[in-house]
Amino acid sequence: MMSTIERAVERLLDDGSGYLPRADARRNVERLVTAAREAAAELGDQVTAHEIARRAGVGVGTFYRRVGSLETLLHAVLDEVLGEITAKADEALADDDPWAGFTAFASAYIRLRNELCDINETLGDVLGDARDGLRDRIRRLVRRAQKAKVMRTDVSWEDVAFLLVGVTRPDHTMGLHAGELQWERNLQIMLDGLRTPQPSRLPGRPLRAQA
Amino acid sequence: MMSTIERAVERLLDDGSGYLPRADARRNVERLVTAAREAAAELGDQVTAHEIARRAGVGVGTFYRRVGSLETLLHAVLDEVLGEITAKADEALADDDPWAGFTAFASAYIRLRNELCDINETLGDVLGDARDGLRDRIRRLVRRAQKAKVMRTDVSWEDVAFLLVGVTRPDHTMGLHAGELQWERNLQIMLDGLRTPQPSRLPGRPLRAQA
DNA sequence: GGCAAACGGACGCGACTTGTCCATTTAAAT
DNA sequence: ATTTAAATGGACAAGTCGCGTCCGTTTGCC
Repeated sequence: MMSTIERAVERLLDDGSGYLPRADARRNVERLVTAAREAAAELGDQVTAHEIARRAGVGVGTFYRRVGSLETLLHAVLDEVLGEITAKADEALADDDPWAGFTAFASAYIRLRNELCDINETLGDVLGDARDGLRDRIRRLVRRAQKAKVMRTDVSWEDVAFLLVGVTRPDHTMGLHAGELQWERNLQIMLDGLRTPQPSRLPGRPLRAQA
Repeated sequence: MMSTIERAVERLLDDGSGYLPRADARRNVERLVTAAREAAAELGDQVTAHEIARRAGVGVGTFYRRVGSLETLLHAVLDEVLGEITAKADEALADDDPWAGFTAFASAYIRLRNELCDINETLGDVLGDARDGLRDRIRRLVRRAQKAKVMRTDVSWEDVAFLLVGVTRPDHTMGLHAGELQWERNLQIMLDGLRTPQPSRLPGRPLRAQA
């Protein structure tokens, strides 16, 4: 969507040494990265090379010539998104209001993480560096909010980490179909449980059965 | 585990009309149902007929002779668990304390639903009757808690339904490994967000990195 | 002991996935 | 415009996996 695909594209094109790629080659790598991201968000660990190629509008031959393997491509995408999440965390830390910063991060984190579905689990914890950076930022966000007495102090930053990954984006259950912002209501309620003072106003309006 | 497998077993054995099954046949159906439940909990929609047969300690031939198809078996299991959940809801409604009842149900619901992973999604919403019964009970639990002024009133029972399915049981994230009761802490925080008065004490103790 | 019921697992089949190869197309340099 | 090497696409080969059947063997039951 609004992603900075460039880094991932650049890295994937750099595999040889020094030769400048032809225009269509570059274009196709971009398409592949974008398609991979969408497909991963939609299909999770069920993504296949052919499916990504199909969505990108290129042949499988091009897929393998350009990105080498499915794993390489997913790895690049994962790294990319992790970078975006980290950037969001930095924005959050720059916010003067500790609580506002934290909630903004929580929202962005859930959105982006959900976009990756479970391909990170599939790939294992390969990205030690980026992960540690993110961990550190979450720790700082939590500590800051707790010092400002806007977050309950009987939770650790690890608790918060699990809390965030525990919030998923269900789209239907028991025959009910969730609206786009249902997950934001869920998140808000969870945040209220994390907050020190009183509950806040929920986004949207209560879902009523039978849309 | 502590399940009442009997109903499911009975139904699966009843496919013919009237003839009493041999002892080993009955025993194998029981094993298959139990194995199916465990396997479904562990593998989600990745369960295969062969895997269930393997866990049950029977041959695939027996699997198909006894339960007809994978779908039939999963259907029976799903129905079974749904029955257990409904029973828990009834227990909850019988509790004099509306909040205690609700939280007990929430806990049981998450545990059982997680046991089914996503096979219910896979099978679609085939079990209209049982589902409606459960919906009704959740509605009553929510209304009761709200009337007693122990649950915030800006949420609908549908919101609560989504909230409950939204709480998953993550076992690891960012290199952290969750303990057995991490999900209970998550649930408690969420419940605090749903509760009217003040936050309650969290179960267990805050997770600290590196177990 | 006898017999029908039940069992197990090898096997055939079809659906997928990965990755390669080569005839054809295309960007770009002259 | 011509040339040419890079780039493309999709059929294809090879391998994996899950489903469900079939049949020789075992086993519960009378």
